[in-house]
Amino acid sequence: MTTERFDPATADGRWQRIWDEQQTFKADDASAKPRSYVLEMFPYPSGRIHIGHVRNYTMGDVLARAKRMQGFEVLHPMGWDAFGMPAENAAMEKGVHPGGWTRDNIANMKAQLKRLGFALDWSRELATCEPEYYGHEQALFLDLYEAGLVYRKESAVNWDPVDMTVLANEQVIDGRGWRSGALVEKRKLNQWFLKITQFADDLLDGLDGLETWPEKVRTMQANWIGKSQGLRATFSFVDSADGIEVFTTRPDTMFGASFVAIAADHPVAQQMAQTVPELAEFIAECKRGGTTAAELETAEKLGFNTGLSVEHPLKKSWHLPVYVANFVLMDYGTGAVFGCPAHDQRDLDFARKYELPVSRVVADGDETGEAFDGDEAYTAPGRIVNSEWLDGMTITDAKAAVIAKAVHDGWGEAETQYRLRDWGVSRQRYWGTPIPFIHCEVCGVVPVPKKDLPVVLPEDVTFDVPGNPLLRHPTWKHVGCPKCGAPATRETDTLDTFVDSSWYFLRFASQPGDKPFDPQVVKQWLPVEQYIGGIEHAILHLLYARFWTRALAHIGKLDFAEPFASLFTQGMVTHETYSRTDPANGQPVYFSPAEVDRGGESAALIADGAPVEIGRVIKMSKSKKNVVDPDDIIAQYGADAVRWFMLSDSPPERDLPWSEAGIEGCARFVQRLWRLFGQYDAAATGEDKALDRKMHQTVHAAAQDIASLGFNKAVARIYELTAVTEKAAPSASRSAAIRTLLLLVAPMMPHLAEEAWTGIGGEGLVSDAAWPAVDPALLVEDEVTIAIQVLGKLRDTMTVAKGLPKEEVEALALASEKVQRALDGKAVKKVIVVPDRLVNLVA
RNA sequence: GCGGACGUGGCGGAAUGGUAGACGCCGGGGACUUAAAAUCCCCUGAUCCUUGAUCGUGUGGGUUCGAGUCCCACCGUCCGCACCA
Repeated sequence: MTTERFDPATADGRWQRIWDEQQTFKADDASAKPRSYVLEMFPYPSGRIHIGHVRNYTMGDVLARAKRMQGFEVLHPMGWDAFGMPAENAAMEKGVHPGGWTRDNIANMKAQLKRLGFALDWSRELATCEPEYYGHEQALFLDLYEAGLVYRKESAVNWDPVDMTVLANEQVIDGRGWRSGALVEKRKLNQWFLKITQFADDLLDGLDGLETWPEKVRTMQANWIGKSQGLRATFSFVDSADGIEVFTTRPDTMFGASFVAIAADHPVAQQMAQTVPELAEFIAECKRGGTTAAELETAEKLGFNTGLSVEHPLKKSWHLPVYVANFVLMDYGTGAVFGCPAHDQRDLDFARKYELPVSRVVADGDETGEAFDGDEAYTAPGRIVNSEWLDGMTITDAKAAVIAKAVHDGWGEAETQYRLRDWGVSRQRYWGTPIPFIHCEVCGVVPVPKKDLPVVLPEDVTFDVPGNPLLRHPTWKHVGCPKCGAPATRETDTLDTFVDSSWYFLRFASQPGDKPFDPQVVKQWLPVEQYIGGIEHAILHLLYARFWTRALAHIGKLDFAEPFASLFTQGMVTHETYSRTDPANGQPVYFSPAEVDRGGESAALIADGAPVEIGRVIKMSKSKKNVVDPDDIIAQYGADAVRWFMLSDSPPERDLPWSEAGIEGCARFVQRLWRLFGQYDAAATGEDKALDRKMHQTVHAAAQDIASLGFNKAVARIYELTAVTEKAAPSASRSAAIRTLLLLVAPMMPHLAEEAWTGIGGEGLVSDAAWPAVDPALLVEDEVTIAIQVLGKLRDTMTVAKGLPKEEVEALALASEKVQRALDGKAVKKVIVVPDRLVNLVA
């Protein structure tokens, strides 16, 4: 080896070109090797890769490269989630076309990704905004329509007045649009829906099998599906055949009922409001109430007594008043509840305000009286009391008994409710997949015949006024009806972009021209062995993708239900902030890392040399200026140092604080390895048993660490082996250790590894080399250090042969001077020996 | 309110119930150099009466020969959901 320093500026690009030319990372559908599909969530082409992408893709890349070396045929693709509103916003703000803007961004970001040397199969690259992709999506949408999983209905939708579009429930956060932050309005529109609720139970049950998914994500999805089992019961109006249906999960508490409450939107309330102005006013007031978490927390329970009465189903002579209440939701259950104040906090608040009866029907043993004091509802387990024939039962038994009674007497039945709603996918937006339907005055809504797909999004549109440009395009929407030929119009809504990302992992695995995917080929790759992405997709994307996979299985296009066998959600990249307080207004003024000279314990502004305040380590954001640009750091330190930093120190699921000192340490280590690799001597002879052991132990442990994504631990082990190897005297063992170290770091620092691989005379590319083999015999030491404790406190250690018999260990321990001093003449009563680990003398 | 995760040096963090603090960063000292950079070596939890000892993993209890790890109670931080009946 000749060069003194490894030069990323020249080496990185050289190896990236070679990998490209040789198509090193192209996945072979016909391979006989075992398969591994490693996937990171594809990015939205916003224009620039950010450091979070770098971390995400580096993790996947290390896994993919290691898997390749370990003999797997690896599919590791990349593409673009390319439809969406930022493109339209850019069009409106800058007068560019969304398509041009998006495609330029893709080109830029692809170049950025290439500079990081990711082992991606670019031959499978796809962008969801191209007809070659979304045309197949339209076909799948029509398939689901034929299977009855797509329907259209008029419904109140969440309307975002700023983005001028409909939002799914999942996209409304605290009553505001997830992207615009605008207060969401309710509007009635004809909308397309996907029947995700048909799979609610299956999606919930499937979570149990996803053992390698983060517990948190599984819990969030389960909560989102929100299954609850209970009773749907009719409370009949006094002197009328009609009644109010309520849903409850606590039928056991029915004898504690003291009122029935209905939602402001409930038909009974709506009807009555037409003749009772006071009620109409009350309903209007309910709708004015805020919906943010804070507002709900403090909102007072308000009710309007309708004067109506209903019969208690378990005791017809018992009449309950009917209120319209602001805390009852129309879109959950039946929009009506019975109030049991003693055992539900909301009902109790309500009852105290309107002075309704509160009687205890569940007791924990001590208090069994009917009277109920205080303002805290009792919701814990207990026995039923004051409930006639239910008295003495457990809650569970009483629930079953009441449901049985309801079924027998015909006033109710067991019911399961879900929080999950069907997925509204219509968007009044231009930059999305056209929904392949045609509206004919004669034939109604007619699907576009598959032979006419794709329905291509026209590119000659303008954005000078808000709203959907497809609506005002002069020709696009005018077509003949596929059924009768009469003049008709196209559907101008486009699909929610979450549809695009609900099946892209299938298209990566198989991309024939004439259909969305070939099930046989897909089957060879799927499910994805390891999926990696941000926790922000815990509900939306991951639930929708699970649903689409099930829906496609339901119509016979797939034979598996779960797309992602294993999921990993990585932490964010964070950075400390630099600021000064503006004396004019007391507000902080932030400075970017590039403007600051960071010393060991302080930081100063480069411009004036005066100190700046070092703030907390927080998520990178433009407003706090604590961002670093991937291109800048790659240019400064090289791709390998950046990749190494992404893997070091922090466990991958936690946040990673970016620091100048840290990346410099990584860059130093790259050079340190380079020097060590330069010392490789193929002709060296002699054995170094201790180094051999360390090497095999490191290979073994590092492989496990990488497989479990414990990159920080693998990195620590590599540092250790490096240090030991550096200190070792020249020998065949040392040369082997150097070669092994090179292979171990190859997935993490691929450019350095390729360059050094050539230097040590390696054959071909190190990317194609085999992972070093482990000799199990060398994983165990022949000498061990044993801890000697007296009464559980460490007093001495000794190095003995592995497997030394108990008695000898004990004798050696007693011979220790330090041990004798600690014993201080006391007799040893008991000796605990853990073989090869420790001995504890109990005096 | 419900659910989840987490509390270990100055910092990021290691540690199948068995030697707490691996590894990295920061910091200190030294070597090399005319000098700097680079590199290499040593030290680096706290305290003290410093051949050594005592204390130490959020707090208080418990189980155990032995607890960062297990159990109970509390405190704190972060995240998700939320008038879901």
